[in-house]
Amino acid sequence: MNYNPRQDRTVEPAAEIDDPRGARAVAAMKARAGGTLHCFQCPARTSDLCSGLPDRQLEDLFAASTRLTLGRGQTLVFEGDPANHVYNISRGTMMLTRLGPDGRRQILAFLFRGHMIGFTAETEYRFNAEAVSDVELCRFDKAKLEELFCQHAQLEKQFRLVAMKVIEANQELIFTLGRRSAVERVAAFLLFLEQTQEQLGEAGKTIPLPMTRTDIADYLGLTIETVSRAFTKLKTSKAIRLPTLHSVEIVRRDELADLAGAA
Amino acid sequence: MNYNPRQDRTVEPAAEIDDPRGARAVAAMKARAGGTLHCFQCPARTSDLCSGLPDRQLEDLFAASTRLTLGRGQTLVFEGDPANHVYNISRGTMMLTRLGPDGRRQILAFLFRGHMIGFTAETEYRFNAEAVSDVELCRFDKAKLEELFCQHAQLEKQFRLVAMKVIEANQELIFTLGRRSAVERVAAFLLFLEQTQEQLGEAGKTIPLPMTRTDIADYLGLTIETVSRAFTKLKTSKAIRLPTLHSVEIVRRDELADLAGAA
DNA sequence: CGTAACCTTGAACGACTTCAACTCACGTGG
DNA sequence: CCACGTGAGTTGAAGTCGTTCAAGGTTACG
Repeated sequence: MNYNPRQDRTVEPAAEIDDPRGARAVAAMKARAGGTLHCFQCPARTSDLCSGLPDRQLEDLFAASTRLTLGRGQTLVFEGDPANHVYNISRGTMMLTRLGPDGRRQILAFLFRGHMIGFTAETEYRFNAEAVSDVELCRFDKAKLEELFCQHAQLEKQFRLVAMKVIEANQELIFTLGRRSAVERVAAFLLFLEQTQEQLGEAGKTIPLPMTRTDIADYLGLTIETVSRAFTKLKTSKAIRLPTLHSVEIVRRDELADLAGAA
Repeated sequence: MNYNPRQDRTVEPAAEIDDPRGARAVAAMKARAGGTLHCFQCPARTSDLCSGLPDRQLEDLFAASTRLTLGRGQTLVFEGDPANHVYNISRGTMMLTRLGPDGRRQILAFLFRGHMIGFTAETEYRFNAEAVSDVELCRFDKAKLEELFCQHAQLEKQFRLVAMKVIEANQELIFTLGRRSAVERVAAFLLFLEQTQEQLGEAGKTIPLPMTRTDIADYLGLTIETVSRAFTKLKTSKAIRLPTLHSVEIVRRDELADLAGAA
């Protein structure tokens, strides 16, 4: 059932992306009006990590950060890379993936503006991080961030909150993968996306679906065909509409919620 | 595919268990030779949270803690309970579960000596915590622990490490549920148990299986029958032996590892 | 406008579930 | 001491849901 041997994993080297002075990163910074973007103007200013910080601490945080951009499909970190940096997403969508030895892929998380990538206890990353859409990130040196944690207790507390939220999101996914049927998984996924949109303060009737059907399948532990059929079913039952391939409109939330189960 | 409507969820009220001055907790403390057990003698002294702490901080930690015991099958916290306490397991095995509205159960984690329960960002627990075996715990007042975090930076740092480990364990389970077949899941589970045993410093040829087949099924997103068949298959292929119903011996780790995949 | 990647749909297959019968371990009471 | 009963685990047969394989349709982008 669950084997999805994937041979089509073409991942481009991200060496220069991980280079603080790399051409791409510098270009991205320059490209922004007014040169370097300061934390005060950052779209992720209200993110879990940065919110609730007094200006003084934000200043310190800013001094320790570097901005960079990724094109859709580009890989930010590879499993096995030394875990020297922590990233905060200021625009776009990313995903964390894990590849089995025979190519099976599982997406561990979709991450949006304000979410963090790369804080691990290990010395190496245990996942790949790939851009689902074009992305802007804020990069921190992990060691420097540790220092900041020592200086600003509030920052560390803030981080603990983030970690808790991650754990709760993981548990939700675990329940989905372990105990929900295909249609239920997709229903739950759509509600998750809607909730995410709301939290980003971007309430709107239509929800963007930046990821491909394959990505959704690899997130929900299904195949692309099953995901497609689930979408069709939900569309046919008038629970959702699909204005375009990469956007959904939830027509009857009650039906979705019912399918997903209150859990 | 994945519906496991369970009606047989008889859970006993834990009101008195959650009572610091409750008869059961007091009795448990008295029952211990020499009365109250101090952190210095605690079997979980080397746990993630308590290890690496200077005696002075351990003293403070101790002052904020209460001991209690649970019989196997007893529930420590219910989903929806106010999240006022944090627990550290000093003996035995516990599990975190989530129940769907129609009774489907997913076990989110098995927790062993030294592991922590109940640190959440929410004001209410989002899971049930149940004793798999007889269990001894150390209870902390959450607010008091927060205070301690402020006073002892090392403690907070230690906690961050724990949170990271939890996240990595969750991600491993997510991969298992999303992308491994039934036999692979059981193989991975046995290797996980073995690794846990080692980390507890209780290396031995046979690994205890304190949980029932149903528990394993609800952890791995399978049915009890499928788990049983997987055990039989692994036994038949001579990868494992089952000295008793509740213990395993790994005969050919390479075969298990092969099945589970290096991931 | 054309090509390649992505998505959808259909049909056959297979893995896991469901349903059901049976075995085993263990504890209780006659 | 053993019969009995209960709960847990195993095994078999049939059914279901999701996968696999295959073909056709759509979208995006140069």
